[in-house]
Amino acid sequence: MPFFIEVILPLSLPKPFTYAINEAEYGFIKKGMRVAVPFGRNKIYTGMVTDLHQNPPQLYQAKEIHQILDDFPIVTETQLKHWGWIASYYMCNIGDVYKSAMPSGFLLESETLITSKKDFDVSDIQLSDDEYLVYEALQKQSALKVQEVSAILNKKATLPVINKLIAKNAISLQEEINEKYKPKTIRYIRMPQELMQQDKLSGLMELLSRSQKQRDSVMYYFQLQARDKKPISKKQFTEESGVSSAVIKSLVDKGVFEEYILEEDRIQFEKDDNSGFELSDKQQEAFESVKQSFDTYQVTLLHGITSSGKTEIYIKLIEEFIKNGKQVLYLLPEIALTTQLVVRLTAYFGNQVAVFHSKYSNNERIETWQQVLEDSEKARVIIGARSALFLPFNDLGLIVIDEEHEQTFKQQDPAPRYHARDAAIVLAGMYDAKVLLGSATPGIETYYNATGGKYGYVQLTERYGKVLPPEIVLVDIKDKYKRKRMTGHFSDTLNEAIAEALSEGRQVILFQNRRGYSPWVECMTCGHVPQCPQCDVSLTYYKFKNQLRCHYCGYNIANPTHCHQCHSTDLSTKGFGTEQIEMELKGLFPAKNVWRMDQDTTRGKFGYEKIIDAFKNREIDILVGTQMLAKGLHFDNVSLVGILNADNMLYQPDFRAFERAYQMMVQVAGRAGRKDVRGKVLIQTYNPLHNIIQQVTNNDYPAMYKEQVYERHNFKYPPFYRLIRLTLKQRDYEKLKNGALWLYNVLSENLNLPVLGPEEPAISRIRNEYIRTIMIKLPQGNSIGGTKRAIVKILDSFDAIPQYKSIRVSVNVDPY
DNA sequence: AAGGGCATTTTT
DNA sequence: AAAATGCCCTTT
Repeated sequence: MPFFIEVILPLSLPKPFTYAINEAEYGFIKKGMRVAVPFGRNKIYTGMVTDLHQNPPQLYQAKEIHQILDDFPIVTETQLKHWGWIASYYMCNIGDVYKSAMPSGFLLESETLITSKKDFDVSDIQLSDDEYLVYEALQKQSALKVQEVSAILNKKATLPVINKLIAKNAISLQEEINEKYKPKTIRYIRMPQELMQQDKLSGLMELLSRSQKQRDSVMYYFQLQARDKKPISKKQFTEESGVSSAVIKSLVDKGVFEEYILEEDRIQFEKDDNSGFELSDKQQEAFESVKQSFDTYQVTLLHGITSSGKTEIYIKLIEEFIKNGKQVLYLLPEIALTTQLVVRLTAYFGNQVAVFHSKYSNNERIETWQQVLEDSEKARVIIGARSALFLPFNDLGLIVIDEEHEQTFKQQDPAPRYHARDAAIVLAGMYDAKVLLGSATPGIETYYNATGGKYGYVQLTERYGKVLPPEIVLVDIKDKYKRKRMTGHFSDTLNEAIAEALSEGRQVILFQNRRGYSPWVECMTCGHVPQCPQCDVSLTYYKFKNQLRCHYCGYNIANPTHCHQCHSTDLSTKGFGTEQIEMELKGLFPAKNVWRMDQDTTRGKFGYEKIIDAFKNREIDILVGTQMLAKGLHFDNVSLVGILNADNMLYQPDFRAFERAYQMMVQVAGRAGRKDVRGKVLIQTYNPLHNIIQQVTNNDYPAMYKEQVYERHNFKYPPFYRLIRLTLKQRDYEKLKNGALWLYNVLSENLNLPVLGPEEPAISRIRNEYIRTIMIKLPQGNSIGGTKRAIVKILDSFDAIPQYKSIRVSVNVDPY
């Protein structure tokens, strides 16, 4: 009787593959283990076992697996089920989910190594030039990679040459799997037990009599041993004793010391005993309400205004779940925010906190994965960005999703295009765990669910420590321009407010939602605007680098001295970005330290932290930045926040533009005024009477919600309709246009649902590929499963049309 | 006819 | 994802 397993491969493929195993393997392998399997001609991949059975495939001969990589499952069956849900809900391949759910360190890949055969004799057989080159290289080097062969031959087609050499018995191939995970080890020293006896000691000192340094280190070893009674690491010993490692080495050689190696956990946190705190009355009230709400609802929204102290409530709640032996997941929208939170949580929970996100090294991620899998004491609370959702929890009790409205929870590209908040709620359902969503400005859908009885709802309306909410002042810049009260992009009101805040020793944050110096350059003679040759966008001007850059593909050229169309030298920059604001500020406040925080200044692993730290340490007086500034950072000394131009947020071609503009302004405003001073927020706008601006000023979330939800209802948007967006890409404009129209027609004829498009998006070409989108709207309550199956079927038939199959279609469910 | 450059198909 | 295959083009 033959035995088989179903295996998912880390490739964008829609179904598992079947491999043959023997009876012993059948007894050993379990779902959730990794197996190394051959796939294609000579590659080996790390597959994931999802099923075991005895049904031989009908159409082909199943290959045998290469080897089993785990002794026990490293992925739980709940996870496999969750992956399946993501693949079907977000309409992507299961392989995509597998690839992004696992830390890459778990997904070993093979590398083909070419080695020469010993008994091969060149003089026997005639070799071609190419073959000889490979042979010659192998005389100098024991093994070659396929890439190296292609470099030696200076061409890509290595296989014919390699095959001929194999036929001539000159070389052989080996598939090597590289184990990527290496535990971190520490070297320790100790003295063998028998030397420690009193009677041996004098003999020992005798032996070392000629070396003062060696005697000293032995003495120091005894001191340390007596003091700490802990293992002594070599590093600690050399540092504290001041003895060089050469001395220790000679002692090891003499057998006085011996070295041994222990594995160490990479991440260690110190608990701070002074981290206890009491909840305020309002917080306590909210805390109790959340607990009560959990009795009825699986999901609860904690709607607390900025700086109302939501984190303290999370901490107390987490504490209760940990006490009951549960695991807790704490999701944050941005990796950069983890640092601040980790400090707070570790002070309270010590080593029970683990961190997980994609900027952590492979080794660190694998370590955390294993701790979660083992239900270790070191991983009771996991803090992480959206990928932490994929950890192998056993006994998950609570998921906290902070800043739940943030769009970074939704992965846009590549597949799987999942929303971490929604996927977390589904995951929690599988574990019967609770979910707490926290925000000062909840997403419209979340608030709809919370007020509609689907989620629990708890409010927190008072700032922690009774700090007053910031005073919001609107500045009408249309009027200011008319009266000539503007200096650059600064109104006199803003200018004075900055000067006042600085004179009081306070710090200032300025918000401008656009990077670069100015978003485009225009020729004043002919009106020509330099465009990216590969994308349908104008090039952004960077003054400091004297460059024009494309924000979509990175294309850049030196700033032109004359118009490429009419050769006029009268070029002018239009619009403004963070870089321009930074430069204007340096002119207005030359004695002050002005820094800029945006994508361009926060590159590199700690780029972001560096700026935040400098700002916290008050090395920066004025910080100019993009929306990065809006994300839940806590600063004590900021008394003024300025929004330079509120309008460009309001007029985006997106049904969510108003909601976002509201959220962004309220969040940025929340950075002002903490502890002892009432903060001030200045909003410069051309439309001070615009509803959103008014709602921000009055801090009136319900009014914003009411208006937006009305619009959403009227125009068939979430939460009343679900959206599925199809994006079509092709280098050939006509082909794309026809294909998109065909697809649109078939969809709207067959689905019996609103289908919009095919639309040319605002940016209709990126990296020389043209783009069209089609939007499908499904009413809430409509069978999504059935509709999705119908869409898949139509996409398959689209793919079967010869002239359209080269059009790449990607599907984005809930594209926001 | 051979070979280069590309798009398309196959992989269990 | 990567190798293999298929197809169209140029080169000789």
